Amino acid sequence: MEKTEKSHSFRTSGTNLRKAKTHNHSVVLEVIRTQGPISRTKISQVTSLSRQTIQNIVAQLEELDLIQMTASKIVGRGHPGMEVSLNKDAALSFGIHVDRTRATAVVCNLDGQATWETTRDLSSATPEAANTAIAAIVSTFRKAHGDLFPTVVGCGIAAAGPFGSQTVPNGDPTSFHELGTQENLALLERQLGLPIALENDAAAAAVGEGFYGAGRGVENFAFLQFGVGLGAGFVLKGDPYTGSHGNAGELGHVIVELDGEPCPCGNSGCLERYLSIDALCRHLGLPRDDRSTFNTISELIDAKDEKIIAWIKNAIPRLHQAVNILELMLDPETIIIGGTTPESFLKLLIQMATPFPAALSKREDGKRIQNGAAGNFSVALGASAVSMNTHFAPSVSRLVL
Amino acid sequence: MEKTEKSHSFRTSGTNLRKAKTHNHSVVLEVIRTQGPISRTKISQVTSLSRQTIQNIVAQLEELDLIQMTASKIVGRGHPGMEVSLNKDAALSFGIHVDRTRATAVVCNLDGQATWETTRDLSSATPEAANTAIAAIVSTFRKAHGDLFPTVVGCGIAAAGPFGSQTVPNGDPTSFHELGTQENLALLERQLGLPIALENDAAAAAVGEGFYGAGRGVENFAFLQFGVGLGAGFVLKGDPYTGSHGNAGELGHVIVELDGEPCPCGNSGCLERYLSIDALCRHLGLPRDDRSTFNTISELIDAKDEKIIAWIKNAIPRLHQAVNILELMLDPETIIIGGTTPESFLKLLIQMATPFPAALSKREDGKRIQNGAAGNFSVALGASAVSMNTHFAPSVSRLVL
DNA sequence: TTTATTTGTCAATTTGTTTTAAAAAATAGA
DNA sequence: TCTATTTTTTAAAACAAATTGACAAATAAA
Repeated sequence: MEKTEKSHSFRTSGTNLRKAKTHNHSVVLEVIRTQGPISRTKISQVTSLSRQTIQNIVAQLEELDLIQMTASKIVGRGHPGMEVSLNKDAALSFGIHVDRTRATAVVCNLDGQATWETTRDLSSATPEAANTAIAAIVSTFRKAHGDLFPTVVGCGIAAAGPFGSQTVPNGDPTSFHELGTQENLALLERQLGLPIALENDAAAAAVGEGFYGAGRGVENFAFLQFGVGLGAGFVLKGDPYTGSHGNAGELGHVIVELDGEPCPCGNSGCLERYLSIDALCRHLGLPRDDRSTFNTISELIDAKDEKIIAWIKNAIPRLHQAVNILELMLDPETIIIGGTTPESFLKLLIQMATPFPAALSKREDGKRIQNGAAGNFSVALGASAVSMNTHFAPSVSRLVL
Repeated sequence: MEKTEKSHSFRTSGTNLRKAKTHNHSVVLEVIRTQGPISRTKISQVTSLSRQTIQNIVAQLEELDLIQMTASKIVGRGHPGMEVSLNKDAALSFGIHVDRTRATAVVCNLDGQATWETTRDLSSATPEAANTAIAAIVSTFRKAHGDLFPTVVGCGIAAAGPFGSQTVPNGDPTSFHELGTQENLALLERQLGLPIALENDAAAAAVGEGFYGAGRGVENFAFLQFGVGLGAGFVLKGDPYTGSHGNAGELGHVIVELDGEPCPCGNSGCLERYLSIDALCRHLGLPRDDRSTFNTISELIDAKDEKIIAWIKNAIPRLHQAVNILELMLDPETIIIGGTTPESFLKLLIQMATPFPAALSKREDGKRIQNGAAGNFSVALGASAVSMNTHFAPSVSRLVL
């Protein structure tokens, strides 16, 4: 038997025709998805593959019912071509956002349209309860839409990381550390009958914006996630980046004040102490884990409550710091801000924080700081995108490993 | 004529057999370079290419004189195989580090051994003077080693960025902005008769450590560069990462103090104000751009001078912040510290800053913070590595764009 | 009407990897 | 010493996907 000691680095693993083929198929699908409807000739130019090759690939994608051919509306000299467009409903995926109190789930198609959504309260803030809720959500959908279930390609789950055994569990009990163990994921896969992709919430939201939203076609961007804490997710060179242990983007624990407020993480002066929903709740004396808090904040914003305005004023320099760090470290094209908070809150925060201090790199107007396209569902939608991404999007790992 | 509107994103550009070939050749060479001497069977396992394919590729690399076959020393059952090893001197490249006062140059082989080195003072702190110095260095080497010149594959240049038109020139006149314009690079290429690769100093040093030094084989790491200012260079997923405008890693201008010391960049409280050779010089009342400063610092360190010790004590929390930011943002396997400073200084700084505050991810002992392998020449060596990297190392861009 | 231009299709070709097969060389065990 | 086993080496044929070139068809512009 051949030893298949798989290399895990791009730099040391070769490729072959088979892998090239799957890559090219992904690429063509990606171009159709993001730029379609589009003629085959145009695809050929964009991908730098020959017309004939595109012809073949498109034919095969049509065979799989992933795309459709339509008569071109473009007028011009020459043979009138057909255009190719994505068959948006060819695939569905679950996206489930799990936090301490509940699981928020969507079922999305290839265009990021949620065809189904639901929420379910967790019986307790434990991984077991999360497992139960996830399984219940999937089976509920299956019962209601048995006809659609076969087109579901996978299930993306997002929760507050970090996961994995390489990480030091911090004092904060927010993290669902055990959710991400190999055993638990394998168990869930068997139970659900679906491949599972797990990602931390900010990273998932970033993938979501990249796949469906404001980050579509953007090479490098950061997603700033206002969850309970403060996190960031990165898409670098078109690929999600999560670091060596999956903990990249833990912006909330960057120390911004040398002898600042103590943080449950053990350090003090963490950014999250000053800029997060958690910090706002402490300022307002609201319970952090209560769903009513969401509405309360929303109402206070609408009422232009003095206390909340004061907090925002105080938080602005911290937001500037966050943006400063992201821009200087990663030099992204854009920073997308979102989270599971009232949209009015983020909108006001960004508005009051504008103009942001001068940056080193010039960016297109309106492209420096953006509001996320997915709103409150950014994480759940992102989780679904993570799953879609692993199935359909071009990725270095599939080309080479 | 075919329109060759080249796609610039990995996600939208296809590949073919030809590109796969160049990738596989790079991969095999990379494996031999980093893991050689190595048997062909072993290469086959590592790269997940078939034995026969490795046979073919190795034969072609031998034809090009890039590698050599040697009798294997491995004993064991079975036919004794040959081992493949890198022909270290098959290629040379220039690495030139340009700062305000001088150009430091090395000529390196594929193993990072400097076969030649020189320095040359700049007549003035202008791009023109830099051009002149670079040209003089190359022609000096050519005159002295005409026989070796044909094996030179390129010239890497490193200077304090940012370069390019997309960037806002900041108040600091350290930057050689004009060096990186298209026109100037084209001019230099014609003048030198060599392909040029330009990179900012920290990024170059990072590439150097990744290609030759402490970052060999490490997937994700950051290089913390003590130049005049403070910069960071990143290698992510085995590839250099420099951001959308080439300004990633400008760690020195991260604002760490809300109403801190004003910085020439326009903001105030930049990390560089507290942690950099520039800051040290200000503390000691030494001239920043004078070469004698280097020796002075070295002597003060040896003498355990109180004033410098006091400065370091003060700077330690700032170094902790820098490491904290790098680790939280990128979750690298390791952080490599280096720069154009006396080695004793960095050594003492790291020593006094140890232990570093707890991190989120567990890292192998001794692999969390490392001293750079290239010492003072890290940037020049890095510049050479940048050139080598573009010629020989596997890269997504060559596989796909 | 003629010509230029673009798209779609077919068949043949190219190219690099993989598969298959067989020989050669060394060790371990009988 | 002989034999089975293991591993490397080499050669030839098979294979799979992209490319190339040629030509037909359709349309707009001249």
